[in-house]
Amino acid sequence: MFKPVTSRVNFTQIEENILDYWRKKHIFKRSIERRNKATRFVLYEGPPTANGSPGIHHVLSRVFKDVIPRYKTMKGYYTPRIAGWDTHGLPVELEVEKELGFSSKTEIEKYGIDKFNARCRESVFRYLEEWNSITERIAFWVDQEHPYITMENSYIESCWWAIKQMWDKGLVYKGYRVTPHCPRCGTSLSSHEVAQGYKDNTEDPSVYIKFKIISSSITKVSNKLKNKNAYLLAWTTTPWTLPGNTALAVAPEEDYALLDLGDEYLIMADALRERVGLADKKVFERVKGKRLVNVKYEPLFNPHKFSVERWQFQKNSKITIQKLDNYLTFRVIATDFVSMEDGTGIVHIAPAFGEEDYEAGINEMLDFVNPVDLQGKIIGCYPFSGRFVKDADNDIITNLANRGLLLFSEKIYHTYPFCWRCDSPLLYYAKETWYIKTTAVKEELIAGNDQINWYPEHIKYGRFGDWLQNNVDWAFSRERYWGTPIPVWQCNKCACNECISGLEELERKPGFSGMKQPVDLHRPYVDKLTYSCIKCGGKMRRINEVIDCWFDSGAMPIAQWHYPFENKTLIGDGRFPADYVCEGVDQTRGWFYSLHAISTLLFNRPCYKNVICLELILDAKGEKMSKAKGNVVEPRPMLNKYGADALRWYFLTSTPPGSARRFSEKLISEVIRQFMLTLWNIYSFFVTYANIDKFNPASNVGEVVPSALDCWIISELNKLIADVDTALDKYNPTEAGRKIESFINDLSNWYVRRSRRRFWKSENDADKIAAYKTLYECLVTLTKLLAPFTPFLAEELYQNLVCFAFPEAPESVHLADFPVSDKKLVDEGLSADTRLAIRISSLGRAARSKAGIKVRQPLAKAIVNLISNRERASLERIKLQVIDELNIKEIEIVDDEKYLSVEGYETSSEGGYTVAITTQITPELADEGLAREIVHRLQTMRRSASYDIADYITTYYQGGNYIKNVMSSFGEYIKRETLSRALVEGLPEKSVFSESYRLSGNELMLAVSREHL
RNA sequence: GGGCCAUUAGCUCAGUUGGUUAGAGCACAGUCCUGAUAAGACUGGGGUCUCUGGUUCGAGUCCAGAAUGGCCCA
Repeated sequence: MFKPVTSRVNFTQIEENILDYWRKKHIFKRSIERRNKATRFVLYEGPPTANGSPGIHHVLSRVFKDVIPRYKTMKGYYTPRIAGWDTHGLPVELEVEKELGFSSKTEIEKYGIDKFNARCRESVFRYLEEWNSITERIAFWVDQEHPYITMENSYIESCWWAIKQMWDKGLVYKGYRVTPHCPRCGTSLSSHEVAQGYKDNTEDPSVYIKFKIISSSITKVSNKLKNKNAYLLAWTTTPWTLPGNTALAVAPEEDYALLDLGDEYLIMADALRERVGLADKKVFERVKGKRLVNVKYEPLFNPHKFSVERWQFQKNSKITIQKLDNYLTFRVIATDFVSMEDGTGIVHIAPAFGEEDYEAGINEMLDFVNPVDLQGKIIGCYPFSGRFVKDADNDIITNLANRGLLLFSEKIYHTYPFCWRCDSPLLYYAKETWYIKTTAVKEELIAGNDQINWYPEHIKYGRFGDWLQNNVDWAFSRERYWGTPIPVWQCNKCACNECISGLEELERKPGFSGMKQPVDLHRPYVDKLTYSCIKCGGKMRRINEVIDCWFDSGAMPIAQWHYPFENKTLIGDGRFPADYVCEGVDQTRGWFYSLHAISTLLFNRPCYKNVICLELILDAKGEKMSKAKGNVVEPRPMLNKYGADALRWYFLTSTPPGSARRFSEKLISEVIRQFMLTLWNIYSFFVTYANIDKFNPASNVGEVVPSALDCWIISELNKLIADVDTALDKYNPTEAGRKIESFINDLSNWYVRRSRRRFWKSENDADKIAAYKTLYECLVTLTKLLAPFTPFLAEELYQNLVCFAFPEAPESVHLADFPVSDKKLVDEGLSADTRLAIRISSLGRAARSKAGIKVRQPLAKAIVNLISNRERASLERIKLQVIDELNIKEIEIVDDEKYLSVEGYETSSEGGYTVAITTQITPELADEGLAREIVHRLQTMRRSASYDIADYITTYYQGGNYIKNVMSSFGEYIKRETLSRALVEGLPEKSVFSESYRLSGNELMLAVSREHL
């Protein structure tokens, strides 16, 4: 016997039980181990940080990560999956800083790097329990007992080795460059980190500043400029950079207008006068930009007057400090980046604060003035010194206005980068940073991308491809504490640098000292490891910086294996590259990039073959989820309410992974109703009747004659297997899931609906067995097809359907093989026939509905108009199904609509098909209809009386002659349908379950009583 | 300003290589069916397939341009 199944089902309870079962039987482990001789299928798990609790988007990505390896396992691959934890970096440090109430690096150093890092180490697993428990609960199968952890010494050592490989190729260098800098975190950020933090609609000042041309330069521009001050008009949205101004740039070939404003002259690009609102001012001359080159102007703020150093670029790009000059002037230069789209056509140049400005500084050997420290505070003795740059903007504007140097200022809203972790506005600073020269392998990066399959496809040459095309060197050093230390040692005497590839190499260095047990390769301990300089005998100390934590996660293909110190065969033995990775689309510039970059730099090949890129989850209104808005969906309550399978199915099928999805609870409950319960009910129907008939799928019951209906659903089933297999093979679980859904709908609403009577028959004939066998096969196959999608539901059905009957079968559906489609069983003709039957039935029901005649009332005839002879043949083959479904006595097929517009018929048509039904109800048909109505009432009464489906009853009735006649002429039919041993006229005295009805104008009392054995 | 994506019913989404009258589910109203069903069927309302051109015998589908929105980048 199968375990009895009720139609009332609690999926979350089932899931909890299944989890227990999996745990006890070690199913996950065994699902992997039983394939350990097979070809590997490798998933790289992008490591999250466990210092925050998992969100709904993590559940999304984990579901998509899970479905593919489960499928591959069933397809026969060996698929160990290793969890990972990202433990380093700014996100971690920031949390600890918050706890300690710190807001600057000096506080951290005062507190002690050792203590600070110890807290970081402790904090990264704060939510480990929650992560592990959610991971298990959603059935994301990944080895959580042996995860890779980026802060472990072995992991760090692999990263060192990787850096050293790049170093040896000359791809690691220190550059003095303008880099994005977070003033709060006090460190540079890489371009991909910056990419994470752009914010639209950032309010900034937009100011138009007048730079006074010194008198000796005025006549250079034009002889017509006389007796009045002349100014160059420049524009900026960062007033705080103005004290750093050391030049103005013009476009040499563009026209510049000399304007007479009455008491002064103003110079700006002719093309932009209207934009600036000076279109009405008199232009008394136009000159080319090149005429303005070398025109000298007064600094807005002479740095010497505010105790700020002035440096100057020299021929060798080095900068040297300059002497005091109280009559300092700057000059106009020509560049090719002056825009005629916005601004004034005269660009304010501050080499300390912009990449283009810095380049211009080198090319033109400009002065270099930086009045801002690394905390973003203005230094020197300006009236606004000591303030944070963004806060100083207004003071600077006011200062300039008071001095008559401000034409006007307004507000603009534009996109501006912020620190991706702490939200501070980023400042562009010229400073020393360590780079990995990724631009040296740009062509290789692009060529490697050709070999990667992206889903959705457009990412490949779109977002990711473009990113590679615009590749810039990776600024990978961070002036921070909790991260993989950069393995570069520098001599305190001769300043030579050396890169170390591992601990052993370090220990062998002459004069090595500072080692303490147990070894910790983090700061500050690693900073104490020193040795002697081989060149000058000086002391080699590690530089201060740590590595961008994106490097850590990008190095996981090797670092998780402590390659090459262990697992030397890694690259060739199937563990590299990954077959599959899956993360959010934001990772194109994050993890997807760092993986690809490191792999290309080290091995000149990509390290993943297939990627599913997930889009964002939005809230129900289509807005981005954010803690500030309070519209974040927590996964726990969803899991408790709907269960993991419903959530998984919803994520997998509702929206293609590459499209943004609005999270909708309503749709999850729809999944339960429409998909899970439908399947459950087919299952419970099967089990209920199979138990009554003692059907045992394992026993061979001789010859079985499948009906057309059986052949049809088996054909559909085999098509489904092929479709699901193909779709999953193409990394498209959404399509695969939707195909399954549609099959279940067909199975329920045509196969089971049309087969019900076959299961009720009391004799165990071949047709009944065929029905059981067929439905059983459908259900068992479905459990396997569904296993990667809804592992719990699949397991629950499998346990009951398979394990009871076949003790030798695998103990879990997840240890089973994926079904194989049998093409011989696919019958496209039969498929077409059945589609037609469904369509004709639907039209017939519509015609009945129009005529107001219920299906329970038999009718004499339906006339069907078809559009081809082929379909005529089709319908001939399956007309019994239609006759039964429509409760009619015969079908007539015609080939012209004119036969359908007959008196006494009701028609319905669609897409060229028309069905007409007779509306005449003869007395014989009326009798039969009444009999069916009585059966229906009795069935309902049985149910209300809570009789078991197989209980035999005695039926009592009382009514007029007409009723008596019907009861007697349809007696056998009524008895058979209602499992009545006898139909007794007259109501018994003792209490039984009774009801009175009025059917077609006849009074009728019915009563049922259960037969006690 | 540049790139990518999207735009089909109130909502969520399908719509194959261009081919009869553009679909499904949900929601709403009504009817029906049901001893598997918490389901289902039917009917109805609800669509200028974002817009404008073009190619074609024929365009939701192909091409060009525009609009709106989203993401990414300057």
